[in-house]
Amino acid sequence: MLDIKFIRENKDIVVAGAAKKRVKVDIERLLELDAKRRELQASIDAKRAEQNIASDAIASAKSDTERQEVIARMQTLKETLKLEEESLQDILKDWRALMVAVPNVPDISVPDGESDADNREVRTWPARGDGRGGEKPAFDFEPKSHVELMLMHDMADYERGAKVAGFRGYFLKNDGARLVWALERFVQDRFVDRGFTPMIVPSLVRREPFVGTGYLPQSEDDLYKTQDGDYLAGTAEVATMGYYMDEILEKKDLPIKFFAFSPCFRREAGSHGRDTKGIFRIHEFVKYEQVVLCEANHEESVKHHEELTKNAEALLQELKLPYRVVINCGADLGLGQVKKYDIEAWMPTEKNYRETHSSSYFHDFQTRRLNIRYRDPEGVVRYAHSLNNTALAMPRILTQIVENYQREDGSIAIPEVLRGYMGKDVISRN
RNA sequence: GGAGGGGUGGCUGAGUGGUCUAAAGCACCGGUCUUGAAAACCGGCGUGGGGAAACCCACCGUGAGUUCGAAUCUCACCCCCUCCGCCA
Repeated sequence: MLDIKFIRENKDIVVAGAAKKRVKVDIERLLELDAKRRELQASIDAKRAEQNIASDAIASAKSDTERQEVIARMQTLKETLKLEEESLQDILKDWRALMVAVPNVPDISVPDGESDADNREVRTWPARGDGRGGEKPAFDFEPKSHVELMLMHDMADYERGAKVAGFRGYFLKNDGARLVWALERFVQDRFVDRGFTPMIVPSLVRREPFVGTGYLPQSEDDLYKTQDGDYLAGTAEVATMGYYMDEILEKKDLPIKFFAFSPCFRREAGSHGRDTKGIFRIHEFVKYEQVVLCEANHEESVKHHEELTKNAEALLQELKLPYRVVINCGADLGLGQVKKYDIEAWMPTEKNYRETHSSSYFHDFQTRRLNIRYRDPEGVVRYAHSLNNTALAMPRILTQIVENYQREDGSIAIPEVLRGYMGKDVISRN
C-alpha cells in the first residue's frame, strides 16, 4: 500500500508507475473518493465535537428542562450524523478497494516491457568469454533431460505421484530424496553464521499476512484455501513478514534478517500446460527464504537487495551451476515490488536459463499493509523497509544439477560441495 | 469435539452508562541532588487523522446494535488461556 498523501502529491508518478507495471487502476477516481472522504470526515468530526460538548452539558445541567432541551437537540443531530457516517462507510469501502490495488512505483532502473521475455540480462556466471554467453557445460553427446535422468536413476516417480497426488504430483526416491536432504544441510550451513536468524515458519496462514504481503486480494486463484478460511502459503515470506505484524520495533534492532524454511504450495493457476513434465513446476515443494526488515531508507534497501542477490549467487557458484541474473521488466513485477532480479540457472536440454531465485525489495509497501514500524532514537515512528530472496528451493534446483552434471554413460556427478552430505561422488545405475 | 475463564497504552493493572481528558505502578527520557552512580524528589512519556497554529476527532480484540452519551449494556465473530476427550 502506498501512502495516500504520496499518491495525492505525486499523482503523475503513481500513474506512470502503474502503466509501467501494466496494472490498471483508476487513480483519478481514487483521488475523487479521497476528497469526498476527507470532506465527510471533517463534517463528522465537527458534529462529534458538538456532541461531546453537549454530553458534558447534559451531565452538568442544573434543571431537567435544561437537560431535556439539549437532549432533544442532540437527537436531531444524531440523525444527520448517522446519515453522514453511513455514506462515509460506502466511500471508504471503495476507497480501500482502490488503495490495495495501487501498485508500488518501480525503480527508474527497471526496464519497460510486456512480459518476462523483456527482462534484461545483468550478468552471467561464469563471465562471458566469447560474446555468446557464459561458460556452460560442453557436451560431446546428446544430453538427457532432467525428467529422463531422474526416472532412469529411480530418483523420482511421476506416475505414482500423479496417482496419489494428482496432476503435478511427484515422489522423490533414493538419491532424489537424498539430494534434497543434502542441499538442505548445505544451505543451512551457509546461512547459519551470516547474521540471519534461522526460523521454521507456518505454511498454513491466516488471510491478513497474505493481504499484507500483497498476495491478496489480487492472487486469490493462485492460492489453496482451507475450509476454515486460511490459505496455504506459496513462500515462507508470507508467515515471516507476518511475524512482526502490528508491532513497533526499535531502530537498534534493525536490520532483522531471517533465514526461513517452509513447505510451499502453489496452484499454478496461470501456468496450465507449462512445464508439465518432471519436477520443475509443481504444486508442493520446500524452500529456504531470505527475508529482511531494514530502516526506511532507499540506499539501505538497495544495499540489502544486492547483498541478498549475492548470497544466492554464491550458492550457485559453489554448486558450479552456470547462471545469469536478469532485471525484471515492469510487467513482470509484483504489485508491491520496486525492483526484482531473477537468477536463472542453465538448463542444457532447453538451451536456456531457468529461474531458481527471485530477489526483490518493496520499500514500505508491505510494512504499511502489515503495520510493521520502528522507533528511531528521536522517537519518530516509521514504517520499516522489507526485502526477500530465495535462498534455495527444492526440488527445482535438482533439475539443473542433474542436467549439468550428467555424463555420457548416464551417470550423474555430485557437486563437490554436496559430496560430504551425500556420502558419495556419483549417481550411477548399479 | 465438550466445559470454563479472559482480551484496556512498551509491560503489569484499575475502571460496570456522563469531569475517562483511561487511575496507579514498572520501564523509558529530561532535571534537581551527587566526584560519579544508585536512591529520593520534580517534570515528561501511546497511535492515527484533520489543522498554519490554538486545538479538534478517532482508537480499551473486531464488527454491528441500544442511548442525547458506551472501555462499561446487548448480539455476532476473532484471538488467547485452563481442564476433559482425541492425537504426531
